[in-house]
Amino acid sequence: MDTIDSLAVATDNAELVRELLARVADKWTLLVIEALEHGDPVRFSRLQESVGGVSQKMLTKTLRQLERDGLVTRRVHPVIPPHVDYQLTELGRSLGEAVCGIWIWVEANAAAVDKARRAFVG
Amino acid sequence: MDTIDSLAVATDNAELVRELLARVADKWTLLVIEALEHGDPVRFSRLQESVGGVSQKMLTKTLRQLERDGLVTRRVHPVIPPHVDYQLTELGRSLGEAVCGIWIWVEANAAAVDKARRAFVG
DNA sequence: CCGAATCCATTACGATACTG
DNA sequence: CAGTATCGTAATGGATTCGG
Repeated sequence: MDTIDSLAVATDNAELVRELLARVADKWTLLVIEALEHGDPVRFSRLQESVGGVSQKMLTKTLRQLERDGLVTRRVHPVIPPHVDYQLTELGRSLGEAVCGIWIWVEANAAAVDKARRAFVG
Repeated sequence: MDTIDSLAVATDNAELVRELLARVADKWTLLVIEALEHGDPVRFSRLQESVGGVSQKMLTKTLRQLERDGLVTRRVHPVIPPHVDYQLTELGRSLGEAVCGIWIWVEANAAAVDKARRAFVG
């Protein structure tokens, strides 16, 4: 049965990669990671400002997903008013570095893509 | 008016970066770019197999968007049966390289993330 | 045959209001 | 302050149909 088990694991891995890519390759996820990339903990409200244009619902969902994936830690300080902050884990920081390439590319090529977009005749 | 114009351009650039990121940071977009990364033209149907699990509708939409952004070229061969293929442009190939980091990270860390995910108690 | 356009059910999203 | 709940709208996928 070892052979069958191995195949099963391989199949699951392909699925895992696909699913993880779908979660990571997300607009809000990338923006949140960018906002946390310096490594220091950031509060929810500060994060919402920093990301810009994200609804509470989506920010909460994105952060919960990142927390669940072990990419972000969530700390709740039981004070009034409430204080919750988020910080990249080591795994999260490594993702931040991997994501850097896309970020740089987008910033470098946004103008060129926009130009192509305007010139495009469909 | 130069100052105001410059500010307007700067504002638009920030918007352009955000919008482009939203289009690029998309599950299907990344998978399509991955499938085209070797540089050779690929047919629609082959692309659909290669990506796996994408509907015709979403694949068409993704390809049109990539074409519009100048990242992919679309060639129609007027033969029967029809033959349409897609190929990365130079800009598209540069994006492919930038995206490579995420792809490598996901493949390298999918198992670790899944482990964290299973161990997570929310 | 291949790829695009259309209809329909499901889901995701954004804005608002409300709670601890 | 940091969420949760709700609701209307938009995006998505599947099945089907159309066009060349």
